[in-house]
Amino acid sequence: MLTETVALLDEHGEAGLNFRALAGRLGGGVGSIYWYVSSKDELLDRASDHVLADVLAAVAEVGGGDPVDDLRTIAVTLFDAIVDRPWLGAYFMRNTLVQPNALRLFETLGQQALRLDLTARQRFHAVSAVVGFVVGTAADLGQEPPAEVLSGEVDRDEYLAATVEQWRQLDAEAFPYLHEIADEFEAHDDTDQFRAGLDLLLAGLRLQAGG
Amino acid sequence: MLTETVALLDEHGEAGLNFRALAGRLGGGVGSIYWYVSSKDELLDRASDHVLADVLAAVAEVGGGDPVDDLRTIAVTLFDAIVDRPWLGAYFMRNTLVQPNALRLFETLGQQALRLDLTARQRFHAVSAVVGFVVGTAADLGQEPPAEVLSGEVDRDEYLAATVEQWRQLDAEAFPYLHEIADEFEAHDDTDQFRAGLDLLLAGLRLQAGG
DNA sequence: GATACGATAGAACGATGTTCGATCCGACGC
DNA sequence: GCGTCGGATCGAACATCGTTCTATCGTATC
Repeated sequence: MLTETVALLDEHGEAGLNFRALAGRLGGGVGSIYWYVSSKDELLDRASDHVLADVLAAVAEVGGGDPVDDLRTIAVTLFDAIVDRPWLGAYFMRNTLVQPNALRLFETLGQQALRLDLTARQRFHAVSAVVGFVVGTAADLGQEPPAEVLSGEVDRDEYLAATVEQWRQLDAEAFPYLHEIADEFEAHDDTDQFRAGLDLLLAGLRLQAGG
Repeated sequence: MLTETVALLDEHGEAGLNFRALAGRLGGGVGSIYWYVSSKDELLDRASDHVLADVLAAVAEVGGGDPVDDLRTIAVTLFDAIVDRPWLGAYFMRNTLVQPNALRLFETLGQQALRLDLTARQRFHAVSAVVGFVVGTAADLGQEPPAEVLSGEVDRDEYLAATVEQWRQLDAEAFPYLHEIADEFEAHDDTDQFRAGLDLLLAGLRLQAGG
């Protein structure tokens, strides 16, 4: 059931998941789903945790190298998982502290931080910061494209170009920053953008850990 | 209309905003709203941008001091605005690149970054990172508390204590990190947590800017 | 063969976003 | 004063969705 739920979410986005479509795909009745799950929220929680299991498996071997580098590896893996599943980002921010695999992921990140020379509070803040940054950036970058793009009317590049064009038409003196990054944005790569920010955060952490 | 929309969102959360309640509060009919707004999404976009205007006004005077400190000031202001309006976080990640006040906020942040010795790409990445971190952390920390807490059945502190208790019952050898931060988490303050992470990010940025 | 219980099915309900046609109201021309 | 037109308002009606409820099935157990 969770597999089919995830498939539906991947194919039609968060809005495409409803009980009737899911029941149809499972070849059963609508009411049957409630035997296994008490609400749609629980279904989404379970589906999220189901996907997190894959992330967890992917980072199972991490832990041997430099602690900060290992933190980066885990963060990148989590980022990749959320970026191509926009619905995961939204639901990762709910009940994160209770869902079993989310807890395990926190623990895995935390264990790298344990190898750094930090106070308990600094460690707590560091891990929270990494998770916050990953989830926030991934949810932002992975946001569902507007309907015109989704329906194939306009290309994604065209859409980006159109927004940038809008920036360029703003007053150059009042918006010097937007003008400067217009070119940058048009050619930007989401993953690069994420990694650059993550590296800033981790550089700050390395500094704090005195290494 | 936007004022009433924001009031409804503040009072009853995102789920409490519906067209019938809004129409009732405005003393009009349901259909009338569609004369001013073409969909609920647009209503939420407009309401978000409406609130962002206040944030923008609050940081209008920022810009005289140390660039990184000014970045921090703006980030903290934005964070505070999102934390006590959970719905704002969710909708800040949509259409951020088109809504006028969101653009102005990007510009304001970017103008501080313009005073740092960075390449255009580094600047773009830095501002994106700050926004991603602020929005992600604020949305995470400001998430709607579960129904039991909202209805007043259990205290917020009791709820936190219960989650921590759950952590403590995990195997201490398999979950050393969660055990270490249990005390930390029980007494933690959201704003401190955010600022500590932000300072890590900004420390990394300062390092990159060679200052 | 009767009973109990895990499991399934789908009709019905209430809430919500949205559409649609009817209606109101004030300005304007004559 | 009357008629007309377009901006603005209203609420009934529709489609969709999550959820509830009750009837029913299938199988293990006595």
